[in-house]
Amino acid sequence: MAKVSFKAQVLQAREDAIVASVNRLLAEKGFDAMTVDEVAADVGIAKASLYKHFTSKEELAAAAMIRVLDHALAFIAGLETQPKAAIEQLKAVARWTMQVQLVGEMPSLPAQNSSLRAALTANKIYLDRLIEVSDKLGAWITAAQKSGQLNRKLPPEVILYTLFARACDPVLSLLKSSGNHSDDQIIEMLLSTCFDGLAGTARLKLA
Amino acid sequence: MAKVSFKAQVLQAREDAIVASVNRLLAEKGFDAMTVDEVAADVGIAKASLYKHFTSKEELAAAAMIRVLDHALAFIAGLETQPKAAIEQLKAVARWTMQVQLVGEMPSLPAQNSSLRAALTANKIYLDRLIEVSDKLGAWITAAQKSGQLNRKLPPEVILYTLFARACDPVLSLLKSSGNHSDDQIIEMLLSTCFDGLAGTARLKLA
DNA sequence: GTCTATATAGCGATAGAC
DNA sequence: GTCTATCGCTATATAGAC
Repeated sequence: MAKVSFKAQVLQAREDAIVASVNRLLAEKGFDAMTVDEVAADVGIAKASLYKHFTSKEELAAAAMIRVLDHALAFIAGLETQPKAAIEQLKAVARWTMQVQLVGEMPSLPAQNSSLRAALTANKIYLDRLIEVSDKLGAWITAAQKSGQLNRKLPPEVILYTLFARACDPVLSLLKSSGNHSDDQIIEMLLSTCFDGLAGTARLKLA
Repeated sequence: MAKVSFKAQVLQAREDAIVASVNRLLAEKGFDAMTVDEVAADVGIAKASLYKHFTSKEELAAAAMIRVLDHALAFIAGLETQPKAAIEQLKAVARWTMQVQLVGEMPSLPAQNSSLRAALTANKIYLDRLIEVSDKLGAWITAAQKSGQLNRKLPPEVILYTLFARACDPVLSLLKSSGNHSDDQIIEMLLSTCFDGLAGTARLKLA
């Protein structure tokens, strides 16, 4: 284990606190509505201090995305130690992303914001993580298609994009705010609509 | 037919042009990235003139949303003249919303923007239209559930929200920009994943 | 109602002292 | 590296002439 100075550890802890705040604020208000002043206030430091750690608002968002992808990779690594059918692994991942949404920790980025997109596509670490997640899921997707657990006629990229999209599906927050269902019910229903569709009757268990 | 002065017609035509521009810009850039200056430039009038027709940026967006809902109601009215199974009507509506997306005319509003949400929920015309669309779709949803064409175990509101969400599903623009599929292929695949799920094999016809 | 010009405010980013 | 104070820009909204 490499020697790390106490000072460096404190800095690292501060950066972690910053990214955690950014993560939560992104989930709560979205990138455009989140202000750097808010982040600084939430962390409890001056805004100028933020800019010593991160050079721009976009880089803050990128750090939060990397954090989420790292958590996803950790969850996936845990799944890989358990021998299950590929389809079950994919459902476990989908369920996990919905749980992250429900506890308010899934950052929501605008799909079209140009400055943010530029910063993300230029961020090597973010892209590496994103590709890593995509590769892990891609392997399960093709395996599940091979065994007929997923529709063979769908291009794998369609399935991959759909899983990513369901990780920030607005239906979840709509149902949550309607208040008619428990968190577990919401997740089971959305898993059902995702994998079995609105028409399907398979697998859905409701109380 | 009520008598309408020529002047009033010109004004109405100008307002229509404004709302059409707003609609397109909302679809292209989203609410936050769209500026009132852009709208004015796109329509070809001064920004101050815009504010004679609409009192705020939020009201501009509301007008665009009302326009889309009116188009949806017109499409639904056309469907109602054709005796088809409820599930086929719902699929026709879903297909239409995807086509609107593909031609760049589906406004994309941030789910969480507070000022915009306040303006929309205070806009009686918008709410009336939204409820009208929801009622029409709701009738088809319950009918399709009764006949077993839609999953009876799903609460109707879950199905309704899901259909609304698929009308602005980011998967569509992702697939479009990947360039690997024709517009018709994209629509058929997303209809398949929406109604039959990622696992289902029913109904999907690919070239 | 349409225009030009401007007021007003919020926010990202930085200067400079400590 | 942290702070206070401020810059500079952009965007919503308005004033006032015509």
